[in-house]
Amino acid sequence: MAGANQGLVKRSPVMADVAARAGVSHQTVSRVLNEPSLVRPSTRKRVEQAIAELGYRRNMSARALATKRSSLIGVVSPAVTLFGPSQMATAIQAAARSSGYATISATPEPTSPTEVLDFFLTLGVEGIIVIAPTRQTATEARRLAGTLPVVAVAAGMRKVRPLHVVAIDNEQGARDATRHLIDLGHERIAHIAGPRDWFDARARIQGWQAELASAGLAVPEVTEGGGWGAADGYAAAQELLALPSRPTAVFAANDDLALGAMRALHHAGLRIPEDVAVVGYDDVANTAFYEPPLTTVRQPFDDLGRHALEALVATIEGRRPEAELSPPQLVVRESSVGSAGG
Amino acid sequence: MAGANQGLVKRSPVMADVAARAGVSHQTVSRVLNEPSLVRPSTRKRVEQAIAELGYRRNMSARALATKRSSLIGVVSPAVTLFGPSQMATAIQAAARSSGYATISATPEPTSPTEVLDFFLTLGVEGIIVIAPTRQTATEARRLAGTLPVVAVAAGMRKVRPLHVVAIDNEQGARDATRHLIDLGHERIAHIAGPRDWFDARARIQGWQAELASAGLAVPEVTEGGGWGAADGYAAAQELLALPSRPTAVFAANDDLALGAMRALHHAGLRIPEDVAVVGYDDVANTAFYEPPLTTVRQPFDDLGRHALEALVATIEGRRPEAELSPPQLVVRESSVGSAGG
DNA sequence: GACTTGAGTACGAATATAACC
DNA sequence: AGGTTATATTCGTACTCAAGT
Repeated sequence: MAGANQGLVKRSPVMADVAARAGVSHQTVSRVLNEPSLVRPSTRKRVEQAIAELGYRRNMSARALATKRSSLIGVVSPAVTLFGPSQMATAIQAAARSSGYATISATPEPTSPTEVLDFFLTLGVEGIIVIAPTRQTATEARRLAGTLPVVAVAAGMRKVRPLHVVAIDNEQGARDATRHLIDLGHERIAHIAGPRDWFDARARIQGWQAELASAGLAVPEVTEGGGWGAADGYAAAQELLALPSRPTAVFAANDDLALGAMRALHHAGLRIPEDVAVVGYDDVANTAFYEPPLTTVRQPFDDLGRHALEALVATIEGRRPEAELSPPQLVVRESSVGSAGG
Repeated sequence: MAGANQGLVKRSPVMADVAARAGVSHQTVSRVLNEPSLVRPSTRKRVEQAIAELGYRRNMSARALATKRSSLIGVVSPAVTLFGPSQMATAIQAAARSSGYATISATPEPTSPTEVLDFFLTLGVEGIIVIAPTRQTATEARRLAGTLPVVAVAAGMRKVRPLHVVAIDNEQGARDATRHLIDLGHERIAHIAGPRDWFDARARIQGWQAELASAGLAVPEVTEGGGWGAADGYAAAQELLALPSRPTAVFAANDDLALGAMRALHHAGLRIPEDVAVVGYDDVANTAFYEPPLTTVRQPFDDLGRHALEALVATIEGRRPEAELSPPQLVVRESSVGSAGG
């Protein structure tokens, strides 16, 4: 009786239906789907045709139940509609799909990290990617790592087993940006930092400091507005302007901060880059159309997302993932060099 | 033997384990989880305690298999990292979770819409939300609607059963923006439009035209750059500047276009808003820090996302969803009224 | 004996039906 | 009876093992 069409409602076809139509057992159908090489070509053809004719599709729930593999991956990322995290989420998703996984995203913020984990575990995810910008999030990621495969995306975090960490080299990006300003002849280069509890913010501070030091320049205090937004950059720039010896260049920890800073500079009647050069970080959309176009550091978020997924899949499949660190890339525009290109 | 801990590997506990520990049958455990009112309080307590002690968690795959309900919802959205779609996706996700659903997002772009549908159907999603900015996408959404519950987010699309459509009233937003400029005394108000195949672009054109007409003003030709980016806005603005009688105000179909247009105006040595007033659309992050801060129209994407999800859940549960149309809101800044406020 | 195919059962939760106090 | 609990079966796929060529 199994598989027989016994009602009026047309249910979606199951293996047994395909088997009946092809004149084989459901087991053979299963084999055609999973190990086609074990089935005689002529039989396989018949089964494949039956599948096509019926529009048969595997039932993932049943499959997951039998294999204990859900093909689901959880992605935890901060709720902030920030450029980096959202770019990454997209990249991870695309990479996952082409690897046969579906991603479920969730933010810990309306509720709690524990609640998110619970949500994921109930769904039966095979692994989790945690976009962990702060130490707190990273610590939670580490806690999970004992339970199931976890990959953290966290710049500047120590890579301690069993947690695998993927990151962009923020320190290098910051050094590149700072070097660029030094090469232009600047000697008083300020830094507008992001929130200190973010790895990215700290790494960029360190890169800036390191490059200044290696050039024999004085390392001023870090300025910060408290957040990553343009309003914070505006406030930070105002502080800088009140300083006894005003900097001739500002390296902002992201493009939004830079945007706010540029506005503050304009308000103060200063020209960019003639009076103060500005460099941002991220290369978000439209930075080329800021006033003036913003020199910034592009981050390979797509790469990073792919790497994160690859590392997670490797962990799930029991392989040992390789450490990955993608290089950022300086994009020079007018906010640092002027329209004449120098 | 069922439920007995017979191996060395500690598997996650199943219902039978909970039942054994609580001294009841698995059926009672199931009832405690699904219809607690049918279980005597004392028994329920024991079961709940056993659940807590074992850290038991329901297996969604098994549950989905038995109930034919996956608790999964598919979200199709264009790959573009555009403000609207990504905001919506986030809102939908949050709303879904609080309704007990998980969302799986996918973009049709690397592959095909059919492929995405296949992906979703194989996963067993209970319904799909299609963010359909163009007629083509909307048509595909309509095709699906016969197969399973579908809600489309599409501005300006006819609401024909069985497809339920949710949207923001773009025409009203455009009218508000245009009205604002008319009230400021402008008589030559140009419009920089988005790609014509987008519903949103068309609705904004219509709103602009309608408001001009109702004010007895001439309706000029629409200008467009071909896309939604700042570069397109820049190009479109250059066209406007070459016109015999230059407009005194520009209403751009989104903030990026406005940003590009403002840059073109600056390049031409024009002041904003004294020479040309500019209004955008979307109120993306940081528009308050543009040069000058941009007057724009805020869209309630969160609301829209929630509405879309609510409509889909209603459809899934067999209820009849209500039509929803959220109002946009004009945000006045200096790009139209100047720093003095008028 | 290599190659194919089939029968039977496990996976974990839900539920209809029957049994219990 | 009336409120609770137990037994048996179902969902659709995968996989072990055995049987057929």
